[in-house]
Amino acid sequence: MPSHDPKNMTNAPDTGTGTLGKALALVDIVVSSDRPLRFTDILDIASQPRGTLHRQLSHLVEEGLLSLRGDLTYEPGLRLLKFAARAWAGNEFRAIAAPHLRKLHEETGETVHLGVLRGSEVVYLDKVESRQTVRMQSQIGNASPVYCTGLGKAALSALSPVALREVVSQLVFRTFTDNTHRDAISLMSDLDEARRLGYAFDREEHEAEIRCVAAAIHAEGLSFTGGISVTGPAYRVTMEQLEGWAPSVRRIAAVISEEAALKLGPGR
Amino acid sequence: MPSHDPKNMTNAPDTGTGTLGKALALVDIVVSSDRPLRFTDILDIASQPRGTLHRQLSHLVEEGLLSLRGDLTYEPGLRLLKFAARAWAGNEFRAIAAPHLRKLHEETGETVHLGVLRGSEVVYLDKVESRQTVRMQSQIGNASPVYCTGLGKAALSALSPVALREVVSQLVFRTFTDNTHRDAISLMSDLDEARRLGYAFDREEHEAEIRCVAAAIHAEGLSFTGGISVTGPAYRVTMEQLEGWAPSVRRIAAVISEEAALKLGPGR
DNA sequence: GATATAGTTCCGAATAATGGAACTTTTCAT
DNA sequence: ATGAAAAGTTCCATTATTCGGAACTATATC
Repeated sequence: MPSHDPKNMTNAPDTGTGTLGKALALVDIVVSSDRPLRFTDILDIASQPRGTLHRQLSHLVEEGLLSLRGDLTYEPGLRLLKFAARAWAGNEFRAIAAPHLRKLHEETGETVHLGVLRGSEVVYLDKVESRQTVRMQSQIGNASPVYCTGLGKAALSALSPVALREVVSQLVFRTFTDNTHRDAISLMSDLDEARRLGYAFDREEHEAEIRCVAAAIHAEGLSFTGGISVTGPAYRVTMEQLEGWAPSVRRIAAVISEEAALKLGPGR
Repeated sequence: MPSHDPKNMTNAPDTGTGTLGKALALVDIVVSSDRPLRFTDILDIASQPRGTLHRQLSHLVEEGLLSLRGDLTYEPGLRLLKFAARAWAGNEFRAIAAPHLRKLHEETGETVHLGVLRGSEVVYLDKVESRQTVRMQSQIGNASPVYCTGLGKAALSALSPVALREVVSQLVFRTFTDNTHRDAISLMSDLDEARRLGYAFDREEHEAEIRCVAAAIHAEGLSFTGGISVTGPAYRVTMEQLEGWAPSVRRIAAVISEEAALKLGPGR
């Protein structure tokens, strides 16, 4: 049972809010699993009595959040897609940032991401890529850990000390590559660098052979923190190359910040 | 993946599976609205006492399904995106159909859709389009009425009489264009045609200047019904042209049906 | 500055969720 | 085939959560 973060609409995975929270925890389990889960599989993961679990799953299926296949495995329901499609299409922040992302892509030729902080994760909102083979890229909507992505570290570097402490205190450091930060101390020194420079790097920390440079999107009156990043494969993109792009990334992030703060009102 | 759901699956104010159903009805309201909704707006739409509504919304915000902006309007939460991204990426049916959709697109040059029936709506699962300007097209995940889309009518034509009656009895006919079906009788004659031919047309019934031809995806042991369609603007795509493509559409739908039935097991 | 409107909190009453146990179906070894 | 074990489903008295009216605070309007 993780703690309950007090503020911030972008919330961390909380095992909290009564009935709803428990139901969504189950959706999370099904959605996050790479293989199909049978009733008993879920029973093992979720600590719930059988009767209870069965009823909850039934409700979720009835509501279209999950779907029960003929082989008795559960899969994500179509209603999730419907929700998300409208959520994405109607997202003002994404719309504001889109043209700037394209500009940055034209300048660098590499993949450009837009993301925002949600608890201890970064959720990707948009992506511009050269080769458009996949249409709705799996990346959009995906959530990655903050501590090992350029975008995540850039965003963290823009947080207030209090908010940062809140997030960091909840981090569980999982090691993805040799370069993944293994503790808060190590992460903090990277954040210091990011604050000093105005941009952050991912030095193959999340995935081997993948590098990126990112800058935070953050402004007075903007009640969320996010960022943009330029990502490329190590064989094509050197650290020097990234450093060359960094000022542009920082500049464009600043432009988006300003525009977003303006258009998303004094609050948001 | 709509199983034999007893009733009421669309965005109508749900009879409600207890607490969860009521909560999701609120998500639906917020997600479906084109303009930002304030507390009072939602209060007018959802028939709930103020105290109740306020608590429910608070829970939804806490869980990340909704987000409360600074101007006190509610917007869809990021967690929805996270859910959907994985749901989409992991959808086997979509993956099976994808190469066939591309083939059909190469053959016709027009936009190809994949969708499935969910209650009285069609939910689009995938799309192949020539000009890829938008990345995660709003179309994917979108839900359209069954009675005025080619894909919807094709899917309906493949249903058993019992299942069809169930769906039709719930339809509310809204008029989008001069050609939109206004009642079940009119729709039924179209379905008869679709059953006879093995494909269905959308003769500018949902949107003016937009036509399409579609065929059902349906098979023994496949517990959902869907379809594929080729869509184009009226100025470029004549009815004759659509009729020319129809056999291909029907054939490819049959291939997908077979393959899906095989790979998605004996059950759904 | 007074009044109306919007948004938030509280708490006893009502209702829906809980979870143990019994029951049915499927799977697997013999 | 047969029986036993595992998986999945249903039931219902108990318990915890939600409900919703009313009181309260903040914000907009005149």
